[in-house]
Amino acid sequence: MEEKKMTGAEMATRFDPQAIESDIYQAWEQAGAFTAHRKEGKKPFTIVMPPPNITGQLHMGHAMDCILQDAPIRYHRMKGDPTLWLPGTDHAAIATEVKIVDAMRKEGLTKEMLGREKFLERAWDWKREFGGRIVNQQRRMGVSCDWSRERFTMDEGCSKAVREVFVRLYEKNLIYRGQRMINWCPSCRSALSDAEVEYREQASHLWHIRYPGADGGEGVIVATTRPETMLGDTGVAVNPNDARYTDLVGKKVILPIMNREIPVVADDYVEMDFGTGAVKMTPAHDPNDFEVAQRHNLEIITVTNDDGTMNENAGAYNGMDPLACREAVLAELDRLGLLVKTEDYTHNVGFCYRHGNTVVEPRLSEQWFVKMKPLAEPAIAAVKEGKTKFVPDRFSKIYYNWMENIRDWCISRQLWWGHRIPAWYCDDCGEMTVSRTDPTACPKCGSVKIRQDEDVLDTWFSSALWPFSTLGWPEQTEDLKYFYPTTMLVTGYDIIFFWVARMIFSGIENMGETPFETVLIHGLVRDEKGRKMSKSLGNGVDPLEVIDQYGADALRFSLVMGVSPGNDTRYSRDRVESARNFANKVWNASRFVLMNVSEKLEIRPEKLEIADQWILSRLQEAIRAISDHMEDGDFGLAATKIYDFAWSEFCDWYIELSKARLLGEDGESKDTAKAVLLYVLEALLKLLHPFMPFLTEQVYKYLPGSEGFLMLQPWPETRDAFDFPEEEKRMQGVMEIIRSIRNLRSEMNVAPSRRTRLMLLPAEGWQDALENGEGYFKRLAGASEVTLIGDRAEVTEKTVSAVTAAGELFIPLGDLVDFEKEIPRLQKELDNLGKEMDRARGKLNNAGFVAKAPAQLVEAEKEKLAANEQKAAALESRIAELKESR
RNA sequence: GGGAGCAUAGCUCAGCUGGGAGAGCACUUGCCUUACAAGCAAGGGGUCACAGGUUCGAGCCCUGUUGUUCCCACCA
Repeated sequence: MEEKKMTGAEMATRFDPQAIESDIYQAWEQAGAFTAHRKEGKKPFTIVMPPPNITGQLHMGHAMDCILQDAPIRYHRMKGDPTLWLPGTDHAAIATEVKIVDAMRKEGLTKEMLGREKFLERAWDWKREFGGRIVNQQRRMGVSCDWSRERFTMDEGCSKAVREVFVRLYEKNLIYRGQRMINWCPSCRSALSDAEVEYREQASHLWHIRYPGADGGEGVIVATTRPETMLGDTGVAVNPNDARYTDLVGKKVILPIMNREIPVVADDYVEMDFGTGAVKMTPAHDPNDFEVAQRHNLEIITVTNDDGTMNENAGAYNGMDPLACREAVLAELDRLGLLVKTEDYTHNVGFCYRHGNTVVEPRLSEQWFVKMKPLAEPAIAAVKEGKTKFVPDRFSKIYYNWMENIRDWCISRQLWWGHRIPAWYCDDCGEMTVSRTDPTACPKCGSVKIRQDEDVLDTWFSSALWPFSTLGWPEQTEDLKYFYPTTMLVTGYDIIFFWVARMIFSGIENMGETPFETVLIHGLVRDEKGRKMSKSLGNGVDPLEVIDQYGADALRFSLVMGVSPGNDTRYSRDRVESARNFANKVWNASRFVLMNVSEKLEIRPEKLEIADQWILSRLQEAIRAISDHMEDGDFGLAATKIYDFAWSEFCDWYIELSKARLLGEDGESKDTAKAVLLYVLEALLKLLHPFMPFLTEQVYKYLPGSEGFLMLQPWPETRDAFDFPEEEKRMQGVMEIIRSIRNLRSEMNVAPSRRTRLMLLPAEGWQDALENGEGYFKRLAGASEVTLIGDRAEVTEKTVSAVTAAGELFIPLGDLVDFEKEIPRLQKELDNLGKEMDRARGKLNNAGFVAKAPAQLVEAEKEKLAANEQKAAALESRIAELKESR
């Protein structure tokens, strides 16, 4: 920041993000600009960053996450709030382990070959490499998070928190171990939680199979979508009210192939009108069958191995792949004449969310679970009471729906990468010990032959603690006391169940308070065709490549502008280009200002001209609107507002209006314009900073009078002295005249280089404004000289004309003027005006409207009507005169 | 089976507590007007899915219909 300030003339004609981004980021970081500072007595603004998985690299969803957090963080920092954005990464147990195992396979290695310890070393190497890569990618996006507080879900502190929570919940009987039906992924060779299973529709068949009676009778026909599981069947169930089967209940049928006698039981679970009304029971491989088996004491036979292949209980099919087994079983049944029917059937099949092609099978298994009901109830209440608010609100319904129907959470995973379950088993007495510290001997029998549970915890168990584990819990640190509960959580709707819900109940359970006030939910970034970006489709867009090409500011802006909260958005190159163009526009506007303004000038209110008052007044409005939108989390609206203000008002109008004065002779007017240009530009840079931090920071360095970082400057405030509602209207009148002239010239094909005289007949009360506007008409509307007239009769030449609220205008265009065209043109104007007046009269004649509409609105309607009547009268006279003179 | 979102200009989408339909891109016309051609000016283009209802007034609120996307549940 010590460098000499660059002048506008020295600035490049195009904004070059590559040239500045890394320097600026480094400067911020080195200066400690991101570091949060506690200020007792002041309410902090805190966000904990959803920790990206260390599985690979960032995608567009992360870029979205980043900007939607960085924008409010930068806004609040500028507002002067003690602001903390806490970053970190997630070990992502399954996802990472899958990646590492894949990488190892290429070297011909397996986990078993390495052993647990060596494998974990490798995993930590992976963490260092990819974790580092990810945070550097985040830096490229310009995130202003406090790297000094960066955390990792498996670092010492977070691990301690995990252990503490596990033990606490165990001691409260909210964590238990037991044989339950779980989702088993044969590729992970691990259990999964319900949330980790994705269901997809699959075209398949419903096979009808006869199970002959043990007494030699016909037996029963069952229908199934998974014939291979019949090898583990231990019964057949029918509905107790099903007359077709009353005789069979209590008897036995013969399970084909296995030739096992199995009972027929009656249970309400069976629907009479589906399939054959008789259901084969495979208690070890179907959750419903398991429940029926419990009620009727059916045997439980597991027929698959951990890897999904058939096991020794499958008899001749031992070792077979399940699909091959299915074919073989069907062939055998067919041969036996027991396959009575094959129907086409579409049903949902569960797949592993990490191995998209692996079918998850329900399986009976010994696992660890969190008892959810007692945790869910206060978590539901907290949201109902508004302690945590979902934005948009509709996502709270999704949350309730899930929480209200929640089942116990299976938290053990048969993996190595993760937090190992702190339970030990004694080989001598069988005692299980769950402990905060590693035991060296069995507390019950004193034996040293104890071994720790092999399993690790679901990765979401640790992320559930993120809002407080990262702040130091279970220690009562100063950070924890000051920053918890956090202010806002920003994340996609796809992890409400996985993460948000679990953070809420974990926060309540362990901290006694919900972890954040607001959950800001955003949508997914899809590809240009609206498809989800995915590896398999190969349609992912790498945010880093976009940054390389267009700059971080452009990417950031393109992800917020025109996006509404909670809705999905499509990535589109057009949008990024348009954002890049906007960045360039702001760069060039700044360049223009800096070419003309080389010192800091104070605005002298008594010297302000109408154009100054107009832009200052518009700025006031922009500050109000943008600040409100930032507060509400409506970043899309905030971005649109700043875009429009900067481009359509400041650049298109004020800068253009200022040129006449900057080039003119009037020194005071010139200085006032300079002061206003600088003032508005500086405010503009600040308003834009949360979205385009690099560009704005860079330009700020050049501003006369600037000191330090823009990111640490105060957010713009409105000033009562700068509201000019009346002057705004005046200026708009002048602008309307300019637009009318341009319109006329364009319509008449007047060459832009051709300058024409302009005669103005001011409407009542507009004399001064039009007199003062002379320079603007010359500069912006091609006028060579401007004459104010007092009566239409003063127009003696052939002119084209238009009527505006501020007055009538006449342009002598000599031969270009054709009355035969001019009259219908004006007539058309008049007709449009007539329609407009009819509409207004209709409203004003409506008693209901006048009585019930806000008085302000009625008044505005009356004013418009009066102005239009005036315009119409002028048009009518003009037309009449033209008709007469031809 | 339950729930939610979406349906607005050729395309992609905004549209705050109901008060005269917007942007970007694309298109037409004319401009290198010395901040910017990544630009400037002017212009064309919409029964706001459909049908009812509430209201003085509906793109916005209510009901229903159609289409579409997604989430949850999982009758084998």
